[in-house]
Order: sequence, then C-alpha cells, then structure tokens
Amino acid sequence: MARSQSELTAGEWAIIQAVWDNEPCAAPTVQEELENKTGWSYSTVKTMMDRMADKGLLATQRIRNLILYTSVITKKEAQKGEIMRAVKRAFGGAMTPMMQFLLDSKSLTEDELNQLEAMIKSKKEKAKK
Amino acid sequence: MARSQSELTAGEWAIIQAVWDNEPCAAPTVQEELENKTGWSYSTVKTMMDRMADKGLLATQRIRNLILYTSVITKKEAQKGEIMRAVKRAFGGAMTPMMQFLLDSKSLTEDELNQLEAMIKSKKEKAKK
DNA sequence: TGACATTCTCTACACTTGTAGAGTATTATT
DNA sequence: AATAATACTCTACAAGTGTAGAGAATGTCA
Repeated sequence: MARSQSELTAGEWAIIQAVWDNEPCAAPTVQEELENKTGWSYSTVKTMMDRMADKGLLATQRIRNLILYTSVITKKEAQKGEIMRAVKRAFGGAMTPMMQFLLDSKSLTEDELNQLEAMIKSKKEKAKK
Repeated sequence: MARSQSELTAGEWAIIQAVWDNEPCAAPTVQEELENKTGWSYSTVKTMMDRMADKGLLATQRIRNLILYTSVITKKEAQKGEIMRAVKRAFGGAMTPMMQFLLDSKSLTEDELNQLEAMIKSKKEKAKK
C-alpha cells in the first residue's frame, strides 16, 4: 500500500540508496559507503537514519549492540513519489503535459528519443494482447 | 540566462504561479488569489515574496507605496528545474530511465501512446535539419 | 484635516534539515 | 582484567521554511 507521503529530501535520498544497496545494514556501513560522495561523519549519518526511522522510512532491528536498518519503502515507490511531487507542483498534477514538456524541452538527446520510441512501440504491442 | 538552480519549494511554487498569472502585481493581489487555496495571511505571503526577491526569484519595483513584483524565471525554467531535481535524485540524473518508469507505471491509453509517438516523430524531424 | 483603509516593515517563533562533537555502552583483544 | 575498538546516545546549532501579529507609513475620502 503506497504511503502517499514518500517524499524524500536530498539527504534522505542519499541515505536510502545506500540502505537499498546493503540492507539490512548498520549505520557505519552506510556511513562508509557515503563517505566519498558526501563526506558525512558517522554522527551525521546516524542522526539522519534515526530520523528516517522515526518517520517510518526505515525500520530497525536491534541485535545486541548493533542496530540493523531496513528500508520500508521500495525504490519504485520512492521514485514514484519523487515524480509525483514534480508533477503536482510544476504541472498541476497532470501527467501528460509533463511528458509533453519533456519532449519539447531540449532535455533529450536523439539517442534517448530513439529509445523512447522503441519503448512505446513495445508498450503498444503488449497492450494489443 | 538560465540560473541553473531554480529549485522552488512548495510554498514558492504557490506564490510564483500567482505571480505569473498577474504580473506585475502587488503582494495583496497574490494574497487574495491564494486565499482560498492556502489560507495564508497577508503577512505570510508578503514575507515569502520578499524572501523570493532576496533570492532573485522575483524582481521588485516600487511605485510610491506600492511594490510591484515580477517573476525572474519563466514557468518553463521552473518546470525544468523541478523535473531535473526529480531526475537527479531519483534516477541518478538519467532521463531515459525516468521516461521508462513513467511509461511502465502510468498506464497510458493507446491514444496517449500514439500521441507520444507522434510527438517524438516530429521532434526527430526537427532535429534532423 | 481628521478618520479610515491600504500596504508595508519588523520581529518572532516553531519545525525541518544538514551537520557533528562529546561522552557512554558494548565488544573484542592481549 | 585492562585497553582498545566499535557502535551508540545525547545534545546542539545554523540555515531555511511556513506562519503570522503588531505597528508604522502612506494614501483616500468626507
């Protein structure tokens, strides 16, 4: 069931990506993985993770002195949430205008256009059945 | 000149939409337009607008006791910024995976698919010359 | 020229987010 | 057991955001 409130902040995105890659995992693991990308100290990472657990974005399980974190939302859900936020804010919630915008703007290379076309084609095939 | 970082908050989106609809316009106008949607008081709206002016999102021009606001970024720029943020956060900056996601999750009607296809086609034509 | 209305300025406050140090508890090592 | 290493807890703070009241300045109308 999609908790509609999966709107992550930039920091939370960084964290949860690392969690998805390693779960179940402890805070130090996440910190090590993010060290290069963000430079965050252990405290920073731990604080964020605990806040995310409070919010229900991560679940925790304690084993002796170790706390293992797991993601509560899937990557797909999070991605959807992120897109939904964009659509809602910038396009009044209407999906198609956004798609149109994507095509109109110069954000897509010719290669990407070709890929898209292919995707649509296969999508239509599948729909036909 | 696209100031690269036009990432607006939810509140800023509400404000700037009203500005786009009325510019050049004064704070009370914006407040009235948003009254129903948000319930924000004059002070709230004014504060936000001034902060946005500080950030360079809005420009101001004073005429006697009236301050007129104008948008500095276009709707298109803001929309693009919003999408870019989503793509960056949720898809590592790669546009196509996001499009794919959109095609997969949101079951578009055959009509919409055709429409999309057509848009892509014309887009490619144009790119050719 | 008062009185009223309009718009602005200043100040404030709570909550979130990014950021992290200091100290404590637990586990491992010699 | 003493020491070192590991992981945790607690506390804090600045910047940003949503929210707005109180009061000053300016403009309008009788």
